[in-house]
Amino acid sequence: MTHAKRRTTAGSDVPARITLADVAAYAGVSRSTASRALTGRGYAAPEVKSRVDAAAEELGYVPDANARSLKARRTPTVGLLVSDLRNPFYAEVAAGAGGVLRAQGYTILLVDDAGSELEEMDAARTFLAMRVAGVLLTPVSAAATQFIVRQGVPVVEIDRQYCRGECDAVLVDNVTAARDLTRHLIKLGHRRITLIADELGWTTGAGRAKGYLQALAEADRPAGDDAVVSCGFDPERIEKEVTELLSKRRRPTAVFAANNLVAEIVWRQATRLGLRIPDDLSFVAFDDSPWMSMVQPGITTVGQPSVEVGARAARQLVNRMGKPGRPRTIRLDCPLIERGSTARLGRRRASSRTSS
Amino acid sequence: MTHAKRRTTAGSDVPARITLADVAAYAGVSRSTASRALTGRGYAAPEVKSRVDAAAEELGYVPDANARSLKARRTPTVGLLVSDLRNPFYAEVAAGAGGVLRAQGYTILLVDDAGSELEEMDAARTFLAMRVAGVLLTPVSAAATQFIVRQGVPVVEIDRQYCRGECDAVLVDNVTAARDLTRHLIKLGHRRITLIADELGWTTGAGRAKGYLQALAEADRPAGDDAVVSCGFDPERIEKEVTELLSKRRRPTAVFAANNLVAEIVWRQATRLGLRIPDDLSFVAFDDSPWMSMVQPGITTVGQPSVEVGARAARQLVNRMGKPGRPRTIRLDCPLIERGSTARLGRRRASSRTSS
DNA sequence: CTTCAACGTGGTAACGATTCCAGACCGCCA
DNA sequence: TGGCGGTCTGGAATCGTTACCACGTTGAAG
Repeated sequence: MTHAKRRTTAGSDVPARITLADVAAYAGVSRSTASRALTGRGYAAPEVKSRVDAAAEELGYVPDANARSLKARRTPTVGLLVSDLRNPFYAEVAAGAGGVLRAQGYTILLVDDAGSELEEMDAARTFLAMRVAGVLLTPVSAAATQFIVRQGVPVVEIDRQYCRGECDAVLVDNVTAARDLTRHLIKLGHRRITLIADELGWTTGAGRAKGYLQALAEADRPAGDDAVVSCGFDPERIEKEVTELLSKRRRPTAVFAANNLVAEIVWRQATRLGLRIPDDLSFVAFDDSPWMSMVQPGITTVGQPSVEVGARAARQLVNRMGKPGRPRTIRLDCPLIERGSTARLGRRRASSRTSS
Repeated sequence: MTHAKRRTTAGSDVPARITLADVAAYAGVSRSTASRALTGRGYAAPEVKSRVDAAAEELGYVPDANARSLKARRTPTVGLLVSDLRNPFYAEVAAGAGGVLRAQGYTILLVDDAGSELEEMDAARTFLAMRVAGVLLTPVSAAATQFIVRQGVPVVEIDRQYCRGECDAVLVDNVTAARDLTRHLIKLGHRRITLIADELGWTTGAGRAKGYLQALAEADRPAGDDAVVSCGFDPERIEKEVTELLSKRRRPTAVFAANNLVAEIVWRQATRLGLRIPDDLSFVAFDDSPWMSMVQPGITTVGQPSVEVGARAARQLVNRMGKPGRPRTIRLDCPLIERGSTARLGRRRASSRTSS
């Protein structure tokens, strides 16, 4: 048995790979037959099939996905675009979506756009160029989503929503959760509560601010000057704003961090400034993180079902790729997790000091 | 100006996308010319070029990456395979690699194999099918790497090494770091130190165990029965083993957690069992995590330069894709970060209790 | 013995982009 | 005027795979 002659792409710097033609020649059949034998679509005599399979195995044949996709005009790939993989929230969303999609036989093209609209648009272009079957994204603007939807590719927005009515979305109920968290503080007697948000232009930030303001309004508490601070995503800037806020003579009695990044900085700065939680400052955060249940006292928070968000989005996308239809918005609840970082106002300075 | 007629793929369920032929027709030139105008390779009169560009823009043309890759027999894509995106270490490696690769114009095909050899092999096949230009992976076995290398695709192993001599690798110096950490405990007078590792078959676990044993040996401490516990990656199993270890009458005076997952469980269990750190138990961990600097006391640890590991691996891969050569192994140092979780043996039960 | 269906097989034309090649057209110089 | 080099363009082949179609071959039914 002689080996099929390998084309040597002289002059080219790309090493020749085994192709279907090689396998076919090796097995002594035509390309069509080899294709039918390997894919199982169409007739192929059992004896031939096993011979072709053996040839493929022996030669280490790996079908070219590019050629296949080109022919089929579709790919078993979906694009997944998140803002920051290092943030556990996005990592879990990705993991949740990945599990579902892998089980369905899809490959994931994952891009981290670092929260930049430019990169987001770039990723959208890449996805379209790859002819992905669908896209999941945590949008930073409406542009990318619209661009993709217009090309007829289904999109599911995750966590934030910019294109209501144009595509599906899987979100958490930011308004309700933020209202619950704020009510909790109000019930404990707090009046000066500051919300430190990232970006009020994002639908998450806006929703959380809305819930927060609703809770204040229904309790007849006016939202003062220092009610809401918006400080972006740059850690240094956040740190500066937080330090400033906590160093004020009339600082708030409670702080509401709108995401886990802000929360970590608030916590570190409060600790650094010697503020005791909850004695000197009550503290709540949106989005539970591992450390929030490890520090002493634990942080009162609403937990986002991040893995579930990713999984639901993936399932929704799979359905949508099957059959188009009216866009749906799915909203998941965030359970309130009460820990030790919140205390009744007035019990301040009551407990013993353990450190300066 | 009439729109170019769109092919309606009657019967097919794949919506027709704008193709180069459409753009060419719209601009009134041939496909060849349109291609030259858009890619900038070869002659194209300025007037023609701008007309073609305008046509592409107007029609929303997105070149088909599959067709392009098929023709070019190469893709501007690299495969990135990690074991668990939810683990901050891998997330940071991915982020580090992503930054470098994106800057170099590569697209990343990211797969999370959940630490399974089967999934790893599956991912390898996918990468080869996609004709990726190179692969970065945190290997779980030698099989996938060898399979890919044999097809002539460059691979860089990250964090663990199974194919020394066959491909590049970027690792951290596990042996030295683990030895440092163990020496630190020994210097504080500890004798019964247990290492809780994940998988001793993995090169990371093996290296850390080796460094740990070296430190014991050089101090003439015999490694007792309960010296090393290997407990896999299943959180429940780890929890069970840890609880058992910490509940023993003659439990170790110090515990060395070999990774951040184990560390978190050790910490939670120690706290649950009412063990005070460092009074009742000294505790060190491999791989710094955010919470380790937030809990009180902070955890003494060696920090892995995870982002840098990813970035270095990416750079090495880019070089290797440029020109083959002898495989290189790059080893990065892990700095020892001393915090409060380690104390001199004998000072036990000296401090006041703050909680039962 | 013909006819017909079912089974197997190979040829060929796509899929969309790129690239070589031949050739058209221009101006310029001898 | 003929030739020549430079600029620019379209035709055609190609990448690897699949799908359609047409053509054997076989066995059984009429």
